[in-house]
Amino acid sequence: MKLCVDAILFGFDKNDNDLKILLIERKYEPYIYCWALAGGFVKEDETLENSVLRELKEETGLVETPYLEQLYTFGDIDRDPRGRIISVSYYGLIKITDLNPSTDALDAKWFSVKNLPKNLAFDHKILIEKALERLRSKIIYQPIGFELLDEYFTFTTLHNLYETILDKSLDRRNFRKKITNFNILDEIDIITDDVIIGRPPKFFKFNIMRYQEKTKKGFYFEL
Amino acid sequence: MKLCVDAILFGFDKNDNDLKILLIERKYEPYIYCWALAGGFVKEDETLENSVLRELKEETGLVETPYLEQLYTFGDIDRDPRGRIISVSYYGLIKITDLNPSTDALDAKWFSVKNLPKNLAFDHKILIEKALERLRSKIIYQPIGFELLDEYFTFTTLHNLYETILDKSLDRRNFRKKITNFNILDEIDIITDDVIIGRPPKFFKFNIMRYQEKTKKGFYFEL
DNA sequence: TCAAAAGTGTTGGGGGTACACCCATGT
DNA sequence: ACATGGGTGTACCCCCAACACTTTTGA
Repeated sequence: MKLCVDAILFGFDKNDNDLKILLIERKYEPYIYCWALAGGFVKEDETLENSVLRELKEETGLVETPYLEQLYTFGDIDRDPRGRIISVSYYGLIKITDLNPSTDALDAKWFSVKNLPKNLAFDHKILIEKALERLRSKIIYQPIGFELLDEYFTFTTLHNLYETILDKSLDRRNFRKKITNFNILDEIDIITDDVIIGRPPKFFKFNIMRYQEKTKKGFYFEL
Repeated sequence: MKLCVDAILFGFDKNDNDLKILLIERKYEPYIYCWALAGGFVKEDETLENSVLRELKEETGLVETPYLEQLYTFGDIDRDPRGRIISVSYYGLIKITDLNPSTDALDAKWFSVKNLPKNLAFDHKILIEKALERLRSKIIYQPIGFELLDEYFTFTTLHNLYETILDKSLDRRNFRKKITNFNILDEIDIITDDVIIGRPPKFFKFNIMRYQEKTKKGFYFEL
């Protein structure tokens, strides 16, 4: 019996409003040339979380430490043809610009969750679905969406992020009102490289400290 | 590296409005004579869930299959003095009358969550806290509370259950109104052995079929 | 008739939803 | 001046919270 970890890493492309996950093309059997999640066997002297972080960095070239949360442990008997392998899965959120696999010349690639490859290795399709489900339910009551955005972002980007992940439209004014009332964003004056068409947007930054303070006092984020 | 499963089994005593969990007194080192969760090593040819069920039945004499849900996987390096042991934890809900350890002459015992023994084995205190947290958040948006009650129950019992688990008082009339409006309970005419003081209560039964039908049509249980 | 628990309705306020027009900028 | 996206306010309705008295039974 062996223990491995697998990571479902999410990124959000604000340009085409696309939620993506990172997959790696396998170079060995089993499932050679299929696409798999980053992951691998847990070492004797590392925690599960450290194991995921190590694998992510080794296999994807990631430098930053992503937001990471344990998802579920998959233990079906036949999930891996090599024998009994239990997988502790984690999902992670990063700013998609933190990782550009094509430049790093690794066999990793971002895939839109709406257009995943057919040849997914192992039971990774199931892990991905479970991660998506968790992400969808969690962004409603915890402000983890910001983990997917640049430090500075516009309301439109945030709005698009939520609409994309929840896969439904949200009234722009009410969304803005609700988030504004939470009082966890700071307006920031910056100049941006982005091409602006129309009225220039204001930029905001998530104030984690303030959020935590409010949370201590009984504040609940809830979309 | 070894893999084990641990079960946090909940029961609700409607007579003294007490949420309890089942613990087993250890007969061997390590943590001899300390109280531990039911659990043990996973066999090569059984799923994680089957492993939990087997251990529960072996160690507690439980016959019925409880509501069971994976909780979290604990993998800290030093959590077990015998070496690297990863634990996949599950929490379960049963009707407390389904299991009477004192009669079965096992070393298992129900403990009030408000009065747990000081000498808990391993990191089981943490597992219990995590299970409690999960239970508290889950009964709000899924009708799992019924798993802890007899098939037929009164509104007062249900109300007490929620107040006990959430550890706060809920307006009796509003609670009743809300649950009644969900239309997932059927009123049942039964005679009860319970000692009745005051006006006799009506009894109800959770209609799982109806709940599932409604859920399919977009109904959300939410307390 | 008293004690004990079960059962029931109304009102007010806050928050959510629905909805349309003006603003700032670049071309 | 026009195209493009950004920014804003109001009205209504529903749901939730707060709240107290009546009913049924056994002793």
